[in-house]
Amino acid sequence: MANINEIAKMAGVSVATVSRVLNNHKYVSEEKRSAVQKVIDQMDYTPNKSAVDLIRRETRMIGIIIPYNNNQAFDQMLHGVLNASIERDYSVIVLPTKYNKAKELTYLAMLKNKVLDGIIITSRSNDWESIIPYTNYGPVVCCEYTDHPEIGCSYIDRYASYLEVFQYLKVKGHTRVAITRGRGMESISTRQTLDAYNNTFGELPTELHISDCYCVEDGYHAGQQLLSLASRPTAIYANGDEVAGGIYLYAQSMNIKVPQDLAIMGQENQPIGVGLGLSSVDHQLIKVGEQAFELIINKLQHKIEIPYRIIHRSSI
Amino acid sequence: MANINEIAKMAGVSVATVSRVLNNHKYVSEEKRSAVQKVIDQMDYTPNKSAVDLIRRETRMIGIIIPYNNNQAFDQMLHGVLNASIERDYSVIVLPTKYNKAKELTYLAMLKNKVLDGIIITSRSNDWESIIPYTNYGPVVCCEYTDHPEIGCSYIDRYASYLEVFQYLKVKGHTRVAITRGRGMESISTRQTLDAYNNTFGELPTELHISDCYCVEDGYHAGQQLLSLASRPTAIYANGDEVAGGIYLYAQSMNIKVPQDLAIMGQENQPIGVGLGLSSVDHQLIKVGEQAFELIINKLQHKIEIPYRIIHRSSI
DNA sequence: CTGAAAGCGCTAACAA
DNA sequence: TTGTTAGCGCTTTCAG
Repeated sequence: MANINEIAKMAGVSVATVSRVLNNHKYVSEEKRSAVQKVIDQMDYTPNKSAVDLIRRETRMIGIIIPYNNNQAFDQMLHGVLNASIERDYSVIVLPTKYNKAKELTYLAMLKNKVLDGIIITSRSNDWESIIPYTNYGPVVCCEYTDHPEIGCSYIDRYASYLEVFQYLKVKGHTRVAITRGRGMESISTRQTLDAYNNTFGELPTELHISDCYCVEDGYHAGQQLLSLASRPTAIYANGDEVAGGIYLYAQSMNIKVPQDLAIMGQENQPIGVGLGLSSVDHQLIKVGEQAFELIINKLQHKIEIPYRIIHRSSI
Repeated sequence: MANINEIAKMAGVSVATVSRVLNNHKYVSEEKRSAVQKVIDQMDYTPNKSAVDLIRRETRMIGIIIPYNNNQAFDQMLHGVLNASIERDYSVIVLPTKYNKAKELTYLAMLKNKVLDGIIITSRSNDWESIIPYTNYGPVVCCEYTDHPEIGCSYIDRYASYLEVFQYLKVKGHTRVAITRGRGMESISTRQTLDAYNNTFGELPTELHISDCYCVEDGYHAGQQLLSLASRPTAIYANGDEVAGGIYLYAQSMNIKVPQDLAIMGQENQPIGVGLGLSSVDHQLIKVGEQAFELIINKLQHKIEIPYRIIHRSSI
């Protein structure tokens, strides 16, 4: 590929002039401008982005840290930032961590490298103390609330959402309610779920708490486990609609009527939920992603709460 | 951020030596190596990637062109390439086109720019003549078959898959079968669907062909439309499980029994399909994505066919 | 084994 | 309005 020197030579001007027409500077005579443009066209020339980035010290690329790249929740946030990125002419690069701390830090280092102009964290495994230092090199926003002033947040009030669901269940007369969750106790949202549970029903019996639920199949097994209990739960709050769907399927197979014998509540308003008529709480994660993107490119550290909404269908 | 010069100065060596320890060259005395490493650590230094890329002429970043960033099929391919990228220490950047030709070309130009080491096209709107020239600047692989030798392909034999489904339907005694599709006639997969249809059932009556179906809701409307026909179809082959799910829901609401009164077949083996017991053909798009990634980074122009599989559940 | 120096391709003072 | 030139931060000959 030709470079700016050759173009300059061919057009009979200096590289500075070529650079000027490339960047639409004024103070270039129409005559030279068109001469340069002509050479650019005929040589099918495009400036080398690494060189431009090197000198400009920005890349117009932002990264999004995602633990798993096939999880309904993270996918929604990804879609949100992708949606927003198109409008603003930014590129987004996906950074999957599988909750590996070192990998997560490696990605954060891309801010130092000047590969990325900013990073959005949808979920983290490092603690804030390890993350904060990177804010010196570029904006980082998180899809979870934190009061660290260096971090912008586009988040949902999960505690409030969980609390509302549990209260609702209580009002409906449920006292023995089970929950499912994804990864271990270290997860912030699990912590919040438990707090909300406690404040509504008191201590959560361990047998009513199933971990490692991600897909329909996991939900099916969770249902099996829960509904085989001597003292069955009368309601289950699943950590996603797919899991909720699996639970529903198991109940169905056992001839357990939903919602009469078992109430089920899902999350994130996924297709399987509409298919099965599952009630759900939609945390509007797409909006969370869109908002996170706006914060990043405007280098804002605001704390923005995205409202959730409960979707009433027939499983509760 | 410090640069290589400062590190060299502080460590009392030349930049060349610093570069050598950075890149794990041999022929650096253990003494100098550790001196340099110490300074690197204490300064928390990271090389500037733009500068490295500029001189190395590679970025270890590959792009994936995707028309829509919330479509089950494209999402699966994206997940496939993401899966593969983690192992190989590459970054992937998502390039959403909304089938805008100019945008697509802009992305391809990122190969010329040296922003991307390669590009994977999951679906294109430009014709091959416009795309081929870019293969001069880096590998481009497509998730669709083409015999252009410049293009690597990781694809599924859609025609064969459609044909098998239609034949199966025919054997089951169906003669009036409808189909749904996404975007306009220009889509290659629509074309192949029609060919397969023709070779099985002959001309497809226009009233049995519904366009612009993407989600559950679209499917519901399609079902409504199709099942209101004076002469109803006895089977519907949907372009995705979500659409199939919508059709199922409508049939259910009308008390039309599946599969007795209406057979439904979906595609891509999505959660809603397992929830509703919908038969589906799984094109294994995740594998398509993984394979595409391998082709790209190995700069191969092979044509690799990924097998599909029909999943029998209870809707047919 | 180590360092000096020549770039990679581009932008932006600065001077003209 | 234009050209000269000094870098941006790094890698890699080429000598020693």
